[in-house]
Amino acid sequence: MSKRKAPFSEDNPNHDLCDMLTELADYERNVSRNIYKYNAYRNAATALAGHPTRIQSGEEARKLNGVGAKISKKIDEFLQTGKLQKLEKIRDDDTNTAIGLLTRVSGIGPAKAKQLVDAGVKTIEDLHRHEDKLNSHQLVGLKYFEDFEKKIPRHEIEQTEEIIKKEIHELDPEYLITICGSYRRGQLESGDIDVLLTHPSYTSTDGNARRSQLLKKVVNSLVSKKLIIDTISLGDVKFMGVCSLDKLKRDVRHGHARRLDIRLTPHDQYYCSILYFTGSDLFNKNMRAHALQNGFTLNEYTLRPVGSTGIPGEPVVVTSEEDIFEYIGYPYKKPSERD
DNA sequence: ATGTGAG
DNA sequence: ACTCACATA
Repeated sequence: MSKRKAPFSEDNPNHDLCDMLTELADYERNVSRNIYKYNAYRNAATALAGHPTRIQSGEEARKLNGVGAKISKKIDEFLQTGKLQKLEKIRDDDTNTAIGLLTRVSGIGPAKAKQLVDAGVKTIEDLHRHEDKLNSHQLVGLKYFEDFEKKIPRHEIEQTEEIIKKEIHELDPEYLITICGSYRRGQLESGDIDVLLTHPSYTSTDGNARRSQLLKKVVNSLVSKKLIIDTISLGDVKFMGVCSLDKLKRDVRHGHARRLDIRLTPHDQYYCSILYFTGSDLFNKNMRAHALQNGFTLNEYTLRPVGSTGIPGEPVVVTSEEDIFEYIGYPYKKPSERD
């Protein structure tokens, strides 16, 4: 879900301007490889997205921070003509569109896409003819190119969850398992399946992820049950791969391949992780900002008090998501209220 | 070690 | 923003 993103809500009055700037940003990142221009366009788009009323001119936009002379000029052109010459040109150039396409394959980023296009590889069919130029992650991305762009219906994730929990608990009933992401927020469809895993024997102070093999055991069992059908990467604490219900459900014969992530987190950090991976991104950002104002720093792993010195202290003990809200004096929000 | 990519 | 996994050097 991270590559194709629509970061700005449809209901904002400057939606079209945000789209224009985001398209320019993507071009600077993927084609020009200029991360500074990329950031400049993104910052400007974010500023516009946060502006409550319709921008009437480049001059007005210039007052926002993140919008300087050059972007202000582009806004004027867009407002007056309904388009932007620079963007029209970019859209016409087939090198640019090819890079844009190849970048949609999981595992192919801007650098690889550029290299491929320079070698004359510009379409998905070209990729199939030149699989020798791809690493194992990229081959998986190519194999499931269409499927990975499809949303996953909530019902399918529910079925997957049931199978995952059953299999893992057969292995060891002490594993704790939570599917996070937009699924946990109650959305009717999601981009991938994000599983959080822990075990009482594995904490940040004792237990060792490498030695315990807690993650690998789980992955092995799901592979042998044919739920996991491909692996992108597998380390001590994070698995990235592909799952499908095809071989498991009689009523599913031509199901889609789905992106599945499983991460193993220490038992004492489980709830901070759940909070973090449930999102949304914006909610996390706001919650962290609130934590800071109340003298805490919150990350994926821990909640720590930060004294007048600015140096974070020892992590506080967290045994539920509610604990975290309580500590920082933030009214509890159910996952479904975190959009 | 460093770069790439994903999330 | 930051971390993990991987493929190179």
